[in-house]
Order: sequence, then structure tokens, then C-alpha cells
Amino acid sequence: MPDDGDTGAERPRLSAAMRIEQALMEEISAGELAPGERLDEARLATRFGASRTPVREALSRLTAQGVLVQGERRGAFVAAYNREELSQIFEAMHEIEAACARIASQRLNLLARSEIENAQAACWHAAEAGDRRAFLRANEAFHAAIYRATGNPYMAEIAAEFRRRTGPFRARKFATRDDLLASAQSHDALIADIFSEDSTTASKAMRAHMTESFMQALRAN
Amino acid sequence: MPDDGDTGAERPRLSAAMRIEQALMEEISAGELAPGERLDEARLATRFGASRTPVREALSRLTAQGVLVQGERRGAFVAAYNREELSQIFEAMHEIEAACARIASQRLNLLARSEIENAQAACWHAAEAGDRRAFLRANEAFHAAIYRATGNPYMAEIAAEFRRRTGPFRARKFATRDDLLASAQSHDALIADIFSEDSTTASKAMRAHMTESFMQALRAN
DNA sequence: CTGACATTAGTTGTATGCAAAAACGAGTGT
DNA sequence: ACACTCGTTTTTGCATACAACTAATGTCAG
Repeated sequence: MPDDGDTGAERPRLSAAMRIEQALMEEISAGELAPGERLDEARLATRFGASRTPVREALSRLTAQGVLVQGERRGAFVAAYNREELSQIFEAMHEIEAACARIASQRLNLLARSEIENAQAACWHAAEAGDRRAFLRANEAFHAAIYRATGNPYMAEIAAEFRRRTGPFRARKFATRDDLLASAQSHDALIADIFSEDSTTASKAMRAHMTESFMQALRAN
Repeated sequence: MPDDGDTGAERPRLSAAMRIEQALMEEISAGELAPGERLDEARLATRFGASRTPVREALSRLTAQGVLVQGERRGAFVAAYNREELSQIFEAMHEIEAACARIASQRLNLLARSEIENAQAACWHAAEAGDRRAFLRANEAFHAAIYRATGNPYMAEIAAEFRRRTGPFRARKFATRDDLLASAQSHDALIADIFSEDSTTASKAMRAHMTESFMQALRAN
């Protein structure tokens, strides 16, 4: 089997629409595409070296996931929320994350613990290096590991979806290297409470983590 | 103005893709398209009198919402869940609904109370008449009223989304008139606890209601 | 100078055509 | 008789072309 040396991540010739969708999602949750910014189909098509058809497909799916909003015949925009809406979204996310933490603490197994700790190690590594982009990815991986630890892919999916929607707003609070280090430290406390295998403690710890995170995000928006 | 007689429901010339998407969603949650059934793009195009392009767009969006699943190059299928997956979906729904009940009980205002009571009255009416289809609609309206009572449209949206995904599986447990009456009675107890404005009581009551509902659904699938 | 209106450029929504991949089936060899 | 291979057919994925609508710009009347 003369397979090329991809390290575990098999990608069986990703379709163009998928590729564009993931690329846009990455840029949006990293905050590189500002909320309210317009996405022109033709420009995206030329930029990704494809035609408008797969671009439209990607935009459609991102809209269905709530990352974009599409007017009647007015094009697609990165979803922009005012403070009231942001607060509501964060409240919903708060609930989901707390539920995930509670379930995860009840079902934690060795593999899940290992994945969470690995992700956290990557967070520390990126934070100490001051690599903002790497930290954002590691941070997402950390929370994704907690979601997976619930053993419930559907819970994990909604949690991840909210995380993507709020990405641009959360990303703005990670400006300096100290912000990254503070976040990593907050993770350490959270991990301890989740690993305590007491679901109430885990849930409360996650609520605290989220509340802190949201307060910062609301200040920055 | 030679407009056709639309009764209040303004529809500013719905785009073909939207029209197809909504029609398919309707048919799927009503169970007319069985889980696992394949959706052929060309057939749908001819059926809706459109080309494949808007059909593809609709399928894409339904896939993003989890109503369909799309293989690599194998077309779109109505999402089918085995008992394990069903149990996980129900668990997630369980959490969301409990959170909704808790928040709703904290923010309940007179309008929301009125809407919940009206929906419940419709449930009783349909149950006593043994009208299964009307009861299903009223049941959805009842839960939707609770979602709206949270004052958080994002929580409401995920809750509704799960309800649509599980629709075909929950519907099967409402076979006889007695099933409808039992469900309506269960609602009465639930309402009392939500109106108590004690969030813990409300949350527990919703959990009980959902657990009961899920047990029945799992038996029927 | 301001407001309304027509025109025009630009963008979105839809249709059609084409190429590639997968399902299907026939035929052949063991 | 069974399995495997090769060719056909169906269907998806993408590109391009065109139509419909929006928004902006410029013009003209008040």
C-alpha cells in the first residue's frame, strides 16, 4: 500500500465544497473574518480556485449551522450579534457545556482522560510559545475532548456548534501571551474538578469557567 | 393588488431551494419519508419542477441540520438511528429540555403562562377527541411554548431541532386515544411544576416527563 | 440644495452541460 | 458453481451560462 505519509489523518480526496466550508469555518472561528463582514461568492470562488457552485454549497451549510446569515437576495454575512443576543447565545452555551461536564465526569475513562490531558498539554505549549493561532486550535481540541468524554456524539456536536458560532467573539479576548497563559491555568482547575468524578463539582466548575470566559468576551465586544 | 389570498402569512416569493428544504423537512418529520430512504437529486428536481441546483442546496442544508446524512459520493439518505444512537439523541434532548424548563420557570411571565396553558388546552381537546394528528401538532406547540418561555431563542432553536430529528420515532408511541390522554395528563403535572417557579422542581419534572416519554419511544422502536 | 426617479452595474438564484466516481451487470477463468 | 475482472450505466460533483433582483449612482424637478 503505497500510501503517502499522512499521520493518521486519512483524507480521501476532500470535495471542494467541504474544503471551502472547513477553510471558511476555520477563518471565522479564528476571528479573521469579522462578524458582519460580507462574503462574496465570486471572490471566494476565485480565491479557492473553484467555481461558484461549491462556494454556494459551503455558504449554505455554514448558514444552516448558524455561522453565517443569508438575506433574501443580499448575500451571506458572518453572523453578527449585539450584546443582548450574545448574552443569550452564551447562556445557551453555558447550559450545554455544564451538561457536558456533568456527563463527562460520570463516564470518564482512561482514554478520555488521556485525550483531555494531551489537549491541555498542547494548550500550555502554545500559550508559553505565545502562538495565538495554535492556542486557539488547542483550546478547541481541549473542549472537544471533554465533549467526546460524554460518550454522546450528539451532545458533542451541539456543544461544538455553539463554540464555532461564538468563536469570533471569544477569539478577541486572546490578545496577549498572558491571556493565553491565564486561560491555560483556568483549564487546569477545570480538569481537576472534572476528574474528581463528582458530577456536581464538575458541572459547577464548568459553569464558573464559562461565566468567566463570557464576562471577558462581553467586555471585549 | 392582485395578490393571491394568503391569510396573513407573508411569503415574499420563497426561493426554490427554501421551498424544497421546507417541504422535505415536513415530510421527514411527519414520517412520510422513512429513515434510511435514499433521496435522488434528479427525481426530486423533476418532482418539485426545478433543476438539480436548488435541490442540492436543500439537501446540503438538511444535512447540516442532521436530518439527512450524505456519504462521500453516495447521495443523501434520511438519517436512520439504531437503538444505541436513539438513546444518545434522547439523552441529549433530555438535557436540553431540562435546561429549558429550569430557565423558563425562572423567567415565566403572564404571556408565556398563557401560551403554555392555551397549548395544553389544545392538547386536552385533541386527546379527548382522539385526533392523533391534531394532538401531535398541539404537543409540539406545547413544548415550543415552553421553549419560548425561556426568552432565549437559541435554546429554543436547538430544542426544536432535536424535536424535529426525533419526531418520527416519538410519533409511533401515540397509537391509542388512551396514549394521548396519558400524555396530556403528564403535561398537567409538568405545568404545575414549571409554574411553581422553583427551578429545581421544574427541571426535575421535565426530566421525569422526558424519561417517561423516551422509555415509551424506545420500546416502540 | 434636497428629494424622487430612472438607469446601470453588480450579485444572487437557477438551469444546463460535462467529467469522474461508484453501483450494476455480464462475461470469463479457475 | 463461484469469484474476479472489465465495461456499462447511473448519479454525484463541478463549471459555466443566463435570468432576476438589488443596490447604488446619476439626473432632473421642485
